[in-house]
Amino acid sequence: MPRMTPEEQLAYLKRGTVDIIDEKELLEKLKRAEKTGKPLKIKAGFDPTAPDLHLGHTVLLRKMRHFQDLGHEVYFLIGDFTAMIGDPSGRSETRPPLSREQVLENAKTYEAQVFKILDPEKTRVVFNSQWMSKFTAEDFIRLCAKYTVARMLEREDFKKRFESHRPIAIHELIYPLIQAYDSVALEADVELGGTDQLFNLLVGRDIQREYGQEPQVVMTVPILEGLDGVQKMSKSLGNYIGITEPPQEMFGKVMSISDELMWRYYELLTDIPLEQIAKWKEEASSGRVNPKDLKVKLAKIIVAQFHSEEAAEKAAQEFEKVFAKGGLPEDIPQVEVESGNIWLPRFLKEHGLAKSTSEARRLISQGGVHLDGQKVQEEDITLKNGQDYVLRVGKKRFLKIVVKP
RNA sequence: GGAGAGGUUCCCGAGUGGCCAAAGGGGUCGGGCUGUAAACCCGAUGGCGUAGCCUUCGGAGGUUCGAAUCCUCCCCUCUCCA
Repeated sequence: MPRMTPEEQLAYLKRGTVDIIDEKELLEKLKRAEKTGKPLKIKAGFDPTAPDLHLGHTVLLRKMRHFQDLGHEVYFLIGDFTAMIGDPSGRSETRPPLSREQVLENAKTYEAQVFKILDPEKTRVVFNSQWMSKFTAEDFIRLCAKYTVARMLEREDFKKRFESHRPIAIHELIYPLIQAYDSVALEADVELGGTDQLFNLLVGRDIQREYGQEPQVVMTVPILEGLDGVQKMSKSLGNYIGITEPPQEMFGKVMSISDELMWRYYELLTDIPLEQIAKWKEEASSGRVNPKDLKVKLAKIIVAQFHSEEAAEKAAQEFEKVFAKGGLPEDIPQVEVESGNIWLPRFLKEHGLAKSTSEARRLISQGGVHLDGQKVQEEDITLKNGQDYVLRVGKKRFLKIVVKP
């Protein structure tokens, strides 16, 4: 990466962010780092309970990477201590405390995934239990004394819950304080997070000031919409693309997003210049370019990021074959069975093509089941000796049946 | 500590003795239209070899021919008062 002036660095970092508080402060910090040669400390926290990362997480990871590209130092903070509380953003769910072993194991899983994006050389993995477990009750009360309930209730989700008479456990109010103290412990220059973290990140500034430190700059990135295009991408909503998913899966999922969402993914998940994206958008809406082709391009870029160019190319071809031309995918799961009569509903259930026989029966009666391309109307079918069949359920579930001779 | 409101299926939410496997919406799934896009339209959505049976309305008992609905105890949440 060519050397950039602090101003250029700021512009580079600004892409795909929502808030920068405060931009001037960030510029000052960048200038200082330039002058002293001392890299900035960039902090971002992660929950040790959910080590399965998806594209939503990579928006943040990519931003961290951008800082690394500029020579700064990233602290990948695993909130093993805070996990005892569970971030109250969103729902209040009590989480079982994790054992030391589980935490370490999850951390390993993180590292394996995260370094597909981050530069391991410039990443420090830290656990907040390192300092928090030494925190005494006295320290804790001092920390609590530095903030007020009223200010805590300014946070959107607390406020909403408070006003709509839903429960807020006291320990949930503590969470932002601990997170803020992490910034003190690390002497963070910048903290990154999703927009849902804005409040927590800002508390960090206040608390750092209280402890006599220069307040961190807060940067937020958007919460990526999931495949449905409406709700945030999350594992529990099932609208996600996991970064360890096989190429074919990833490709298909990208292809299933709406055109509108495609632009957003381009902006947040690729380094394609914004001007180029705008140009494509214009070309697509004027009909000069088929949006599908641009979506294929996007899907390839994303697959290549986590696998390889070849894998991406192959996934594209496979996709074209199966869905555009109605062909068969390459790797169909296969079962061997005896010849004779089978009752299809149970068969579908046993091979994971339907959740229950009831569901299987529904699928059949609704015309969602095909045997060798023929719609299946009967629940009882006969499999002949030494013959192969291909069973298709819905659009994407396939099973090859090999009948034993 | 006192008084009151509430807990329903994946989610929200109706239902206050039988017509309830439980309205409506969301989600999801299947089909149609397409570019496996969105939007839209149609249908399905507890389980079970399924015109029948079994299990479900916070938990455990009870009343009744019959309970999501009535009674008792328990658990959980919220509101007001202290």
